[in-house]
Amino acid sequence: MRTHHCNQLRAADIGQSATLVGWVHATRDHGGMIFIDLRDREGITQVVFRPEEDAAVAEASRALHGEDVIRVTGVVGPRPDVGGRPTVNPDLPTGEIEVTARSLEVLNKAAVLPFQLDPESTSEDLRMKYRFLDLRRPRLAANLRTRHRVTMAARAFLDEQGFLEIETPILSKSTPEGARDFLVPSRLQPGSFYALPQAPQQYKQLLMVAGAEKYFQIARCFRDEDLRADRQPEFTQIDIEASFVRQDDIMRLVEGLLARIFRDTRGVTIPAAFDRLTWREALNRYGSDKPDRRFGLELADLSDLFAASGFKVFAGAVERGGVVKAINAKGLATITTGQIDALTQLALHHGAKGLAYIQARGEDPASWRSPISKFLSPDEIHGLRQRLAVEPGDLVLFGAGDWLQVCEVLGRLRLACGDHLGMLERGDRLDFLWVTEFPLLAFDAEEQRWVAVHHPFTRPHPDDEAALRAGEFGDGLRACAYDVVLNGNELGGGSIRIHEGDLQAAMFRALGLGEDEVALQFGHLLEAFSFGAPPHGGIALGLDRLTMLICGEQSIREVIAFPKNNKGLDLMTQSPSPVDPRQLRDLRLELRAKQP
RNA sequence: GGAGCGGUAGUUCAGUUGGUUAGAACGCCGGCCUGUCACGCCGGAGGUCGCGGGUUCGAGUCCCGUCCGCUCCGCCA
Repeated sequence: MRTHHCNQLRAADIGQSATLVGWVHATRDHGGMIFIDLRDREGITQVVFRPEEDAAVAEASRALHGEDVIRVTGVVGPRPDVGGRPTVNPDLPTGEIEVTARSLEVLNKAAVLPFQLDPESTSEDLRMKYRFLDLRRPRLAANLRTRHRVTMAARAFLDEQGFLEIETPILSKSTPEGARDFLVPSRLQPGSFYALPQAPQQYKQLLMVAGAEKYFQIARCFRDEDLRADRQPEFTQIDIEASFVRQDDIMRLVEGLLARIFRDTRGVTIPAAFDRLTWREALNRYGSDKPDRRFGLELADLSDLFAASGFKVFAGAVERGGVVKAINAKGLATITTGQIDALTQLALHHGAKGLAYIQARGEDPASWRSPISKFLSPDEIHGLRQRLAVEPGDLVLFGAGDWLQVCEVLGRLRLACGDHLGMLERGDRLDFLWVTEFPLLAFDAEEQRWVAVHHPFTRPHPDDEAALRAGEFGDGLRACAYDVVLNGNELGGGSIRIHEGDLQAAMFRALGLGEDEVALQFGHLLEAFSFGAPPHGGIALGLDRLTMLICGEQSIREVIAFPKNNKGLDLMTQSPSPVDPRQLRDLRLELRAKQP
């Protein structure tokens, strides 16, 4: 039996007998003595094989190769001084000792691995195909452990706060709003389908009606949409819902939850209360509903300055009710023409008609490199200097037009400039904030109808409730919805919900859902609300993204044991895959040839 | 659905204006080595340059198509 793990033995254990098990991490054959780094989940211990100790065992150790699984029994000894020089390895927690082997048992030989387990990145597809080997890398093993700690911290904290962990169905109901559903055909009800839940939204609200009062779940969610570095078709949320709460209560709860998680994983103390920005202010100042405030480069509104400008693009934008805004990317005047082109492409890509800029090379505007400065009056240049604190070496980028679009374009440019200035790599800086008062509705140009910005159960802002009931809706309506943001990443979002049937019905009307459709899709929810639904609200935090940020990773794949690639494939198990025709027959399904 | 980057030895990569037999490191195989810890030293094997077509006297290199991976946009209530 194993007596110790490979990160356990210390100088105090010298003289003891020890049996270790694990994988051969490295072999160093010196002709006489042989060193083996033995690795298990916890760490590495050096095992020494000496011919003078046991010639047969030493000889057997010569046949060991990387990743063989072995059991070794021996005596814990000190790392000796050899020729007056110490052989202690200060880089290894077990570096003061070594185990001199008296017996060796090979539990399983390992074939030569398809790639080496060194820190250098291996091609993604090989890593995914052999994920079980990839996970042997210390970094990934540490990530899984951190994820475990995040989950345990969340469970402990929420339990202490009186929340009950309650599971909700995975075989769930398809809903028309939101992301594309994964569908599961029903064998017992041919022609009908379950949907995998995009979130346990309705169930957790029904749990509130049921009187659970405080619910949470480490909930697997599914969305059949295209993947990204921070998006997988299945992902995990820390899902929370509580009754008789206001927005403040949820925010304080989440601040406490995140404090516990960061304490238990990174050992850091985060602010007890996060700053709060309204959605409008976040857009106005940072051009994003998830601003990264680790750097400045804030958006300035220059609409008044350019309302009567000789530069007609600016004056025209203001005249049409739009805005002129700008950011000052301090010190980026030396940017290359190619980089300006790239920023222009970025602006065009997000709907701008062009990118006006000034490379303020010197004090004198005559030295400025800009396609527009020649149109600007001395007053306008003076105003620019003052409002944006323009100094030699700065790069000013402009946006003009519709408010939201200008904000979003400049927000993208701001991030790109922050990246150029190396401001996005500050790993130790943690900037948490709340974004509140999201819009309730947004117009979907493709579907030509209003859609819920958050989801259709989101409560309107108290001041906007009457308008919704009256059917006077538009993009000016605000929601009791809030996002928690860390370093420009949305960690989670939630809302206070609608708990009255008539208000929920008004919401469905605003979304253009017919009475029949509402009855079919949401009848159970509306009926539930009629039997004494308490006021309630909640939030869902993205566990994968949160863990990714805590681990300092760039992709959530690095914190998920078995992720899918960016086409949604599991390269290890080759899923999804065709199924046996009998399975299809059971489901009364027929495959049709691909349409041309 | 769209855009960008990439695909060369088992792995990570280099490969010049198109030009002799496509290289390095690590890994693998063999040998040497009693204090290494990414041990070291000597030797060796290992390539359909993703795939298909084209241009050319000649293509890893240029062109077209295609497949795969990654990143981004759309999408993700």
